[in-house]
Amino acid sequence: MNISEAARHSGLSAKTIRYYEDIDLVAPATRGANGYRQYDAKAVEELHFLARAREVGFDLTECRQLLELQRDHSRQSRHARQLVLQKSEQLQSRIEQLLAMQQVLQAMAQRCRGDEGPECAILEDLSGPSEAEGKP
Amino acid sequence: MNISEAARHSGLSAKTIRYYEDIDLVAPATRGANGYRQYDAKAVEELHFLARAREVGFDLTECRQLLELQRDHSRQSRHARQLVLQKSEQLQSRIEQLLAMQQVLQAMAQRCRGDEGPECAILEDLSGPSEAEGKP
DNA sequence: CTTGACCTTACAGCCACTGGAAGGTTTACA
DNA sequence: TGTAAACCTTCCAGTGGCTGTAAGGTCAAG
Repeated sequence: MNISEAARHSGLSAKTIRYYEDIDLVAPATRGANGYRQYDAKAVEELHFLARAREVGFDLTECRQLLELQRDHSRQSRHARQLVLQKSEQLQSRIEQLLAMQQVLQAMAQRCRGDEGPECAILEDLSGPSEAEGKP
Repeated sequence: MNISEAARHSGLSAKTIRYYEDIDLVAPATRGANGYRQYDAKAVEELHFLARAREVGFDLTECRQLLELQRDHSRQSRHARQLVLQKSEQLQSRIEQLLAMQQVLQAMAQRCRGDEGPECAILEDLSGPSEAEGKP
């Protein structure tokens, strides 16, 4: 199987697969007589594994750890679980941060007339003092 | 006012202020006899404006547009409002994406025993078929 | 007069790719 | 057999928004 078919099956792009090989995230693919990379089912599975790990938010360092766990027959499932829970907490923080940002945006939009005139609560809000600076 | 004081007042780092000048996001600061950048209240306000815009999620291209609007006395507030609403929608999409990722992680963690043994629902989930591939 | 805290520029690195150039190979079809 | 399209290869550069570091100049306090 050539790289583009492996890409289709794994959910990664051919570029990304080469990149993962480059940074030693996956072992170098075997090569055909023409120098083309060749992938068997096992290699594609590993690529698919990486695609799914990336999809749920793991960075490449974490993907490396997950891959190590997957390869390790004497692993302890608590290690995988810890990575997952830690990532979930990270996502939680990020979500809360984005929600807070969105609330500020919504509040701004509500106070702005949004018409043809120059008066603009949004630009005033951005220019003005921080909302952290409360009046005592 | 030197750059580090401007940094303290604006909420940006000195590095970031130099960078913003570098990419022409803000006008070059005036220089003292020693070559040091000098900032007056107006310049600091603009930097503060940028810090706040970044905080609520605008990228530098959008910051540029917001800054243009702020400078433009014949602006129309609907333009600012549109930028804000658009950004809010982008944040909404991103939040939903992160929530979906987090749900997958939570489901994985729940199915995993997380003990000393090698059996691991998480690694199985990552190895197995996509959840998009349902059984008919 | 030294110490330490500033300031300057310039360049490298981060993350996780993506795009493009320049060239080799394979496949389908006339 | 020719050729065009669709593959494949490597290598280098660019993305965004900074941050780190090096090598040097300046300034205020003691």
